[in-house]
Amino acid sequence: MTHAEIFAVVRRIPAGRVATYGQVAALAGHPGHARQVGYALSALHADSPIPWHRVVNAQGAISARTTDSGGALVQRIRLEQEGIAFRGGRVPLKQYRWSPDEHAVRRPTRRTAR
DNA sequence: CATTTGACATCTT
DNA sequence: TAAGATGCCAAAT
Repeated sequence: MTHAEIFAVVRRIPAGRVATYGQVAALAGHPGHARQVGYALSALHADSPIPWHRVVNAQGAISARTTDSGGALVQRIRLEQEGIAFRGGRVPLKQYRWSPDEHAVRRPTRRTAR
């Protein structure tokens, strides 16, 4: 697995939707290797052509990087600009989580979460 | 060539 | 529900 493979998957994430690290790893063909996804993204530049801002952790939150370049804030801003509403500093994955089969259904779970 | 570091996820306490 | 520990791979030094 290489960073390139991960980037390829991240590119497939449509605007207004988000994917988790684990999900991206799985789609890249490496389930269970969510960390590598984050590490790969860390190598990206803020203005990279990759929509890295659409990748969040399993909790729907933006992972804090060691070297806080304010990127975390930028990420949140970009997501909000794409129509994603944050809830308690988190993205309601039930509602925005992207799936390669998104044409199927977007989990119409009537659960109001917690 | 070996060691260290780095955007996470999942299980257990 | 929250916090701590463990597994994993690639790139940089």
